[in-house]
Amino acid sequence: MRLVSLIASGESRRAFTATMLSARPLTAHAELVREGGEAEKIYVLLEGWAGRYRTTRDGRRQIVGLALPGDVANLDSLAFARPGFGVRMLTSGMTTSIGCDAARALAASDLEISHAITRLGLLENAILSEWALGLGRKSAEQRLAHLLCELAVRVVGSTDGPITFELPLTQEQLADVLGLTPVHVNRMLRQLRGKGQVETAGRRMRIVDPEGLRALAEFDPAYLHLEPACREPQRPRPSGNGVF
Amino acid sequence: MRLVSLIASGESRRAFTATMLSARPLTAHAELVREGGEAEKIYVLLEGWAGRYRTTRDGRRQIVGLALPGDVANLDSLAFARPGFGVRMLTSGMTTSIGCDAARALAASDLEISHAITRLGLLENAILSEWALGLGRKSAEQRLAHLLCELAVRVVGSTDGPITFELPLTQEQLADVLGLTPVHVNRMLRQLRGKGQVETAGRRMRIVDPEGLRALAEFDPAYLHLEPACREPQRPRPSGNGVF
DNA sequence: CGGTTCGTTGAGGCCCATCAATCTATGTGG
DNA sequence: CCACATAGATTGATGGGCCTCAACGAACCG
Repeated sequence: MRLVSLIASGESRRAFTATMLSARPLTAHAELVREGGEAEKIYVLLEGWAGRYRTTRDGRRQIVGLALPGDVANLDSLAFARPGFGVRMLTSGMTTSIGCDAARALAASDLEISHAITRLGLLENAILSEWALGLGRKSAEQRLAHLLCELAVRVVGSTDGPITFELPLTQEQLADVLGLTPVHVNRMLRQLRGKGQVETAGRRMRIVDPEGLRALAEFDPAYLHLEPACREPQRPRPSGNGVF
Repeated sequence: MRLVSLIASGESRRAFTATMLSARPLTAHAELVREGGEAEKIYVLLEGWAGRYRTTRDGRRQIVGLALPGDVANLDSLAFARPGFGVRMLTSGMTTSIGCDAARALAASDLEISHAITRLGLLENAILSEWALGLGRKSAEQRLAHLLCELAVRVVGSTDGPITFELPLTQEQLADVLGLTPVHVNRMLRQLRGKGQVETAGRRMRIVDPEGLRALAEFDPAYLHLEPACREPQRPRPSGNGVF
């Protein structure tokens, strides 16, 4: 999730970006955090997508979080030395990083950064809850449709009107997000194409019928908590004490 | 999760408990937060269990978080006016509450409380990630076994040796956690009983073969992040600046 | 005792996994 | 430039895990 964008004041943002280490290019499948291992840095994606995942003993993988450019890939490392899940690049890309100690020190000295981190953690929670609803209670087709809606919003900012956006995930990676097999993801994509709701061309995804897709998926973007100013009208940001 | 227990210093804890409102008894199924509604208080359970849930349009329910006595039921209300999911009692019980504004003010003035809240949010994240792994990639039997292990740890603190504990959830509520139907939960319970791994008597659950159950579920309590002192040996709490 | 909630069990069917094969890039070295 | 290897997309056949529908028993309670 966009950590930096949650830091409103320029001063806090400068303090944060000033502590970032140098950028590093990464190939697809590069491991940022080993599953069960430790991390002494948090990674901020500059380019490419990363995924937080857990695996079963027999190698089945479940992706439990997607990090897009601007997002923090392993926020949990701030609170736990061993976050318990792995983080790896899903595409090639570029990251910058911040030492956990440095980030903790920043949070301790800057209320606004501290609140941004808290809010971010709870936002990831909201997204994961939505995924859990899908994993537990929705059909494969609905889950796929829902993920496409979510990614459209996260990539281009809305689902109003037909949208084309870059979806760099393989069908296998989509399957690991949706709790399905790659084969079935393929069939569900075909089904959505057949209904005229999406079109695909290589890595480009086009949502032809956003209305229909949202209805099918029961997608309501409220859980992404965009534009907090709009959604919390009765609590306009108090500029002085900046509480959340 | 245990918010109060994460606040180490007596002073901060006193400040926190001092702002708690009076306790209120609640019947089973009482709604603490309406799904899609707002909440201006966060609820701390004193007795009984509560569940965070989301529902689909046709009424299928998925529970995305369990709150046991001592846990905060709707931490997310601190960051978002509309958390997006509902919270209701799964048993009868008792809660106390804290106004969100008061809690935010506390967090702004007390670093330790602020960090406890952040850590708590990330802990819920870790638990939900583990649930997502189960929902997406494990069998019904494994999921049930895993939940029983988790609850044993959360209720009595460990899974070493045979354990008996109070499990006040109906099979329907278990089904809503596990993404199954009540009928299938019943069959899986029977299956575990048949293997001699658990015994049930009314609301009491006895784990006869913890080792076998953990192996079946691939349960590793690390994700619950108990005893942070043990798990982060190289970062003993700095008493002065108390960073996380 | 009638009503309600919860647990239990059976029969049948569908959604999605599994296994397997083909096809299309894309890249790589000779 | 071609032979070959690899990754990913696509499609078919088959089976199983879990859902659905249905009924009944058990415990509790006003």
